[in-house]
Amino acid sequence: MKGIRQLAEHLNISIGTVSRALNGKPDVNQETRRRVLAAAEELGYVANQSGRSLRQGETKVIGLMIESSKETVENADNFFLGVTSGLQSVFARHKLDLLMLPCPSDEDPHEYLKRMVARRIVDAMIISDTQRVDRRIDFLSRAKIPFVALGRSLSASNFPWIDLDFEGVADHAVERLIALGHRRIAITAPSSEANLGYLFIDSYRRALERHDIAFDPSLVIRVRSSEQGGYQAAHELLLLEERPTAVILIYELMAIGLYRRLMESGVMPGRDLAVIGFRDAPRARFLQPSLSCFRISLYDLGVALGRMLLANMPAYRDFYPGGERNIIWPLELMPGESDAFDVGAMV
Amino acid sequence: MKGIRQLAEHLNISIGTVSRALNGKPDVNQETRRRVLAAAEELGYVANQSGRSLRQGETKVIGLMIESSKETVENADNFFLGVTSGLQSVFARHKLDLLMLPCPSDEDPHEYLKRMVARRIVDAMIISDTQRVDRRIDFLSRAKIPFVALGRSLSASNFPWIDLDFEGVADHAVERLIALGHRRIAITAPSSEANLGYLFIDSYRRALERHDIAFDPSLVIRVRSSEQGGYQAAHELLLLEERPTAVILIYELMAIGLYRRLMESGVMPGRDLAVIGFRDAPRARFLQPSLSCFRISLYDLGVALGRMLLANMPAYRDFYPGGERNIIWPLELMPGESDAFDVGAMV
DNA sequence: CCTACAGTCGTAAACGTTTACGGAGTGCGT
DNA sequence: ACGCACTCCGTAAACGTTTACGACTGTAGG
Repeated sequence: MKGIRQLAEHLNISIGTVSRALNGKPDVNQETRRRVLAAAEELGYVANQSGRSLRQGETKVIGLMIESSKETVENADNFFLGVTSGLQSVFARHKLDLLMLPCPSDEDPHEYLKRMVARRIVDAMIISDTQRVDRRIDFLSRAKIPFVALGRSLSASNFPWIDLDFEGVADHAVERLIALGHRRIAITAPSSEANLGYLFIDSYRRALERHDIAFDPSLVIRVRSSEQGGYQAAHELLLLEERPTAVILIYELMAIGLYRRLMESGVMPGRDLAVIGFRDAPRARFLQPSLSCFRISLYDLGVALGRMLLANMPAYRDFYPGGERNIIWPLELMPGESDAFDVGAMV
Repeated sequence: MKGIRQLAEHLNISIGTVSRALNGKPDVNQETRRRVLAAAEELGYVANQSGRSLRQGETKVIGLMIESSKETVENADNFFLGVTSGLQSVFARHKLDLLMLPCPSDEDPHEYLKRMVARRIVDAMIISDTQRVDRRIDFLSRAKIPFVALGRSLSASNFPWIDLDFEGVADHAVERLIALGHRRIAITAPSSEANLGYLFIDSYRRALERHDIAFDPSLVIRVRSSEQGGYQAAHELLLLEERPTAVILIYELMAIGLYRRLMESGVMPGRDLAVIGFRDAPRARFLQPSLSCFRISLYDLGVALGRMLLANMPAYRDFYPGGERNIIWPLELMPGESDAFDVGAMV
């Protein structure tokens, strides 16, 4: 089966009618449409997307750009897959498909994006891992490609994005720990300066100062957000002259390494040191002791992302009226055993 | 910037020459080519992929189909991202790009694949998670779409695939445990009957019988390959009338749940029960006690996959002569603490 | 009988490329 | 002066669709 032309010949019908029949256009006879659909099914014909999108100027495909830096590969979890399922549930309603574009680690994400967009393989884009200044945002804005970003950026003032509520998490975590009697609370921060992790620290600092606890820079531990990073963080933590009684992790996977290093020194998490994590709970729950963790509903996040994107596409705008242009995504605390003790009884 | 036509007008050159200049064809003047490239850069022109691939019948894009079943999302790790980087390193040499096609969990993978292939958005396909009988394999073969599979299948006798060495791992694990004095060895198996996990069990059984140990079906624990599954496995294990002294996990993530459940009952992994895992080591190393685990080099696996695929594509065949059509991918044991004791001293 | 109209369908142009083909110009040897 | 080879470039067809337009029926209303 080559193309619509062969299908038309096989049916002794004009090519235009076949196209109309397949695309559900009104001006075609019931019987004719039936025959066309049957023949297409039988011969396994489906329209060539190149021809179609050349003519119509759209591809019905949405791209989700993900980056495969060493950091990302190390930390890989179900984040993108979870979001993906939410996205697809929205897109499916409009017969849109989702494609993941993994940017090679040795290529500039901006160049990669340009190449992919230029190919017109997607109608719109979801970018993730936005940096403090991110050229992709200006590029997409100028090129008038509909997009949403998963992550804030300072690059442009007004573009659609959803970001996790770093600040709320840090704030909530500090408040909780203080309520449990902690005064000396450590926190981990991303080692790279590029992204917006500093919001996490800022919020942590403000929460402390609200309770008249001085901010101590030595309690901010900059390590990679991985198991290794967690191990490293615990190591540095144990070296501090005045050891903190609690630590807030920016990524829950770090807990595995952290636990290990602590136990190597006979320090028991959840008894000698309170630990509280961030980003995802399922894995955390199976640690021993289980990790108190702020949890994201990945599916819902995907749904929100999808809606926000479609609200920015002329063809679908009407389906999603009045949505916000930016969302700070809330997280929910799942209490575990890792911080369930009163520090007052300790010292 | 609309198309090549505008670019040509802007330069007062014919559209054909512009195309030739951009594509590095020989019959174009040095100076002309320079001007064209400069103008293209300046005006930000890049060829529309729809038009191009319509004309040439190829897209320079390779698709990697991944499935987002509940199981996959739960177990998400760095497997695909790791493989991806290896793939891209091969593809980059030929200016090919990689696209990930996430099949929605509520859609039949076969239908999804057909739709994507029909769109001619990719030139070739890598499929994963192959089932015991997998219609995608017949479809791709018949449609003459170059492809490789990540995983064996019984569907067709002769198609290119790479699969992990289940059998070698089970064999090696049993041998190792027996050498340490274990006689009663449990093993986990995938709960779904669909894929080829039974090879794992078969090999386990053969290794046991080689040492005159009778195969005991009650030692084969069918649970999901997740943290939850690990928890469940430990639970069932503890209920056995005659408790095994070792257990082999088919997926290393299970260890987290398994450890937890064991510790809840005061059973210490690595002292009261030997544990040995499969698939990936980095995470396993940070458990406490660290998990003995068979490790995969994901990057190398990706490279091998990419090469095998290109060897099956006419345009690239010559670059990769004489490769094998099937590979059983070996895994390497990374010894940890979880099985580093002699059971002889125990009982 | 003429006209209007609804229901179908065929025709052909357009989308943006690449590329086979041939033509114009130049330089060279005879 | 002529033929020839070579370099460079323009023309136009082709890829597979979709869709605006008009043509052809048959029917109903005047």
